[in-house]
Amino acid sequence: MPRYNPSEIEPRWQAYWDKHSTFRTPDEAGEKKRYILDMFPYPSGDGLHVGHPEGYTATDIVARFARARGEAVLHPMGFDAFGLPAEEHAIKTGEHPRIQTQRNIDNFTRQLKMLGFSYDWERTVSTTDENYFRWTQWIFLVLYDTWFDTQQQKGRPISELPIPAEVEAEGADAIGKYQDQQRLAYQDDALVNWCPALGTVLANEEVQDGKSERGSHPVKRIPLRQWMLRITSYAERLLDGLDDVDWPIGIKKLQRDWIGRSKGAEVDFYVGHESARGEWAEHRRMQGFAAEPDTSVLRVYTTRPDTLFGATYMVVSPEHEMLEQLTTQEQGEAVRLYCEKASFKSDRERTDGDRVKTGVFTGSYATNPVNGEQVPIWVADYVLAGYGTGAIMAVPAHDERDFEFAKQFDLKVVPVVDPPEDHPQRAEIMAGEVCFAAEGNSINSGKFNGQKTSAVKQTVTAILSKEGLAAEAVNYKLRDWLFSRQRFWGEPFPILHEIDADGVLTGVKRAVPESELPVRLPELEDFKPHGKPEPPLAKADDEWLYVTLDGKRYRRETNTMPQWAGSCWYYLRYIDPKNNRAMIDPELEKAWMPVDLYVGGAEHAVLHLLYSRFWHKVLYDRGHISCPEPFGKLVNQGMILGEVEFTGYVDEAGEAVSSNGVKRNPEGDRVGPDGHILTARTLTDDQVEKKGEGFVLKDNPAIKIDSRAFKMSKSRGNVVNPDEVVREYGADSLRLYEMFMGPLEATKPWAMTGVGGVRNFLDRVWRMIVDAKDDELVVSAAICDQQCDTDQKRMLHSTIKKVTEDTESLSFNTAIARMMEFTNFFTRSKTRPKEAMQQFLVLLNPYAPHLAEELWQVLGGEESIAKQHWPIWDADALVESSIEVPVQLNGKVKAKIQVSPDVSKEDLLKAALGDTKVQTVLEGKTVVKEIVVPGRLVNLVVK
RNA sequence: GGGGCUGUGGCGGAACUGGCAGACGCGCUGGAUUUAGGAUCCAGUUCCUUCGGGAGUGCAGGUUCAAUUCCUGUCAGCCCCA
Repeated sequence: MPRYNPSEIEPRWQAYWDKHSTFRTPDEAGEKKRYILDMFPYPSGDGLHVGHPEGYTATDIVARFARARGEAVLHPMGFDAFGLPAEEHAIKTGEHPRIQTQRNIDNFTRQLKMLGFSYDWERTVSTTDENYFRWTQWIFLVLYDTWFDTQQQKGRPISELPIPAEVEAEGADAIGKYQDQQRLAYQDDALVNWCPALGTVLANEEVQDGKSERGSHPVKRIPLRQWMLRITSYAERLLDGLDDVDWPIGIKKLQRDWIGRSKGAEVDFYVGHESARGEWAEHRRMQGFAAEPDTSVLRVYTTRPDTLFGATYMVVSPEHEMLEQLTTQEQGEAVRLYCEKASFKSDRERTDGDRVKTGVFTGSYATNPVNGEQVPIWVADYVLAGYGTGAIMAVPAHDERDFEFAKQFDLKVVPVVDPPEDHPQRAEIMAGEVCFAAEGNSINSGKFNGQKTSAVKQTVTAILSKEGLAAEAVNYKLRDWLFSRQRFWGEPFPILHEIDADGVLTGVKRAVPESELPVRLPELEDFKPHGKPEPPLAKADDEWLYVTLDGKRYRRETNTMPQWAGSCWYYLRYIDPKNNRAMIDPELEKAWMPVDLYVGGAEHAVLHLLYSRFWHKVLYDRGHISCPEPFGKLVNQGMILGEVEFTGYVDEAGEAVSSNGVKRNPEGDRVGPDGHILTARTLTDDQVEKKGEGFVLKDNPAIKIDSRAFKMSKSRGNVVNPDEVVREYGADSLRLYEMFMGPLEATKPWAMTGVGGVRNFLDRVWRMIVDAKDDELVVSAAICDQQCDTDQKRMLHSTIKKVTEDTESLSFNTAIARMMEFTNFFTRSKTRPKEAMQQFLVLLNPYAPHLAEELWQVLGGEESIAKQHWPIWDADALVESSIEVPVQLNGKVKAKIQVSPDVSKEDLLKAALGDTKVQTVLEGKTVVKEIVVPGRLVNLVVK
């Protein structure tokens, strides 16, 4: 009995494709090219989960479809293989991360091949390959060699940076320092998460609520010399570029919000000696607003210069460089203690709206530039060092955070914005009892009283600018990118630090010469942290660590790059993966870029996609690539949840409790309406039934039951393993099911019975062509050489049309539904013209390639079905001899009539009115209006 | 708290530009066939119904000859950010 047996068919065809390099990328991209890309995975030890093949199947279908339509397709796959889990594994076991990483890559590759994806495996890359990270390091050197010309809005070689005369006069060292300050890759002191108990620096994702994820030890934020990338210089370009790409609007909005452009003003508050104030003001009037503030002023950034009259105090962040200067002796100890405490808090904890605001008075005062008033300067951790200037003018009457702080410490609240007259709390706002953050009319603002705040914004800034006290400014929420990690398993920086005869760093840096790349990782004895906030690479032996070049001694940079680095440019390397002379051949880049379809999870909406765009634009500016944006069209596949679960709750006595009263107490336990702790119980579907909106217990319909699907997780035990699905149902069934579940972008729950459903369909396809009763693998007797009859032809061509259009628009679920209808139709048909069957198999091939290949061969096809051309539908074949048109009365269907598809408006109405059913329902009524849509419907409005 | 997405049968979902709600699949019911079936084939399956019909796309309104689709409000769930 030749039954459909995927476990035999699938490996056989996978071997065939491998052997014949069926999916090798054509050498020439030619006229029509399509670059179809998946976000490459991190090869974890758990292997693929069913979420991965969702996007991969979608792109595979498009790739096979495009090839059949004669397009040149580039469809590669690789691995984002640097990362923390491998390093943690290494620390635990002593096994080199390289070994475990390779094992995981092998396993991922096996699984990907098992699913029949048509990747060009000759182009695979792994970010951990020396031949790959050599070029990651090379790109870093490009960043290091680039400064951003604000005028031209463009990155340019550091050699073209104009050097100010006074710097030039100071000599080579000064010039070097000046250049270092302008590079896109630069070093700066940044706060890192230092965990003394673990003796290591932690990544942000390893810190939860200020404690280390492992062991729950306190994490302190300490400044450490770090590599930073000047992504903020590209903020404007990164915003503009979004207009030119076909991405989901949600993702674009996330990126725009993340960049967070705001317009406002920088304002200087004088903090110098009162006696010197007049002189200072005069100086400012003459010289204008200084580009860099000196220590006589505290500079703030504000989006609301119109509220300057309401600035009743100022706040500097605990890390502000002027804090020491501003702190008086009496307040010294309190301020020091406060800053120490703040160093243990994450930015999030510090700015969380729910927490009580804290702060300490520094003891000093500043002068409000609009009215000369003395305002106290506080230090508080709700102000972050990284945003704006790290200091704010506080306007408690019109900013929620400032208001909370002012109430906490009893500071003055002066309302300067009169809300609209119909505002319900206007009186309280005017009394300074309630905060009002929106716009209105100015009050308590001297000569600006009565003007609209939106206008005051402009005028105040203009007037202060003339005085040299303020300047219009654009600010971004986006921060420069902290690019170094104190880790072993990452790309080493190709940077050398000069040391003097005593082995002390001179502060001079140089790039590792291009010819010396890659800088490999040193061989280490073990990977354990060594208790100092210094990277593990510092443990390397001297042979690695110290380098002599041109007679000078250097110490290697010991930080490594973050995991994002390798994923920033992998899409370029696929185009020319084996090039030893360049990152990519410019001709090939021109031929294949940009990526035409990029599919991946929405979790990368901001970081990965923003970082790659940034690198891409730098490489573009420096002339290494030809297109300004890397990813033309982006699609996010939705999450696949576990099977739907019914959950009921019981109290301590074992009594069932209705789910609508269940809440969580502060400890996180589920409690009932009376506060008793409840236990969750999973129920089977025959224990529950639908009632109204939700589900209830069958035995006791008063008890409501939760019904929902959860995210797959090991701890919940609802993870579906693709290996098992393939073993049980076959790869084609898995592929088909993932696509049939619903729209690609939707979140949807897994249901194993659904996999059985599509397997059923594939079985039917098998029996449509193969004689299942014969002992040999022979073609079914119904297969014939006849032409299709009219109905068969219509079915075939409408299927070609639907599948073509739906595949192009990524509506795979409806394309599959149509192929099911085709199969149902032809299974019932006594004759199955061979040509129709063959054309159908070409349509099915992108979706279920193994089965399509097998049946293609059964029907006598010569080479791989992948080489067949996509069928074209014949519009004439779609025309039906007569169609059914509904006749409505007041919008309700009352009858249906059969008419010719090209019937005129008049004839359609005539046919409707002539219908006996229509005549009966019209009896005794007057038709007041007739709506006739030819080919669609007739609607009669009656009284 | 802010932003976004989604609400359609027992379940997953379909419905072009506003034009027959429920395609397709699962599940369920009945029948045929079979030594047997978790195989196959056929028929049925939104709900209510006095079998004439009536109601129906989270809820309440609005626009329209006509609303799952557009507008206003509202509720619920999910995701992201804080």
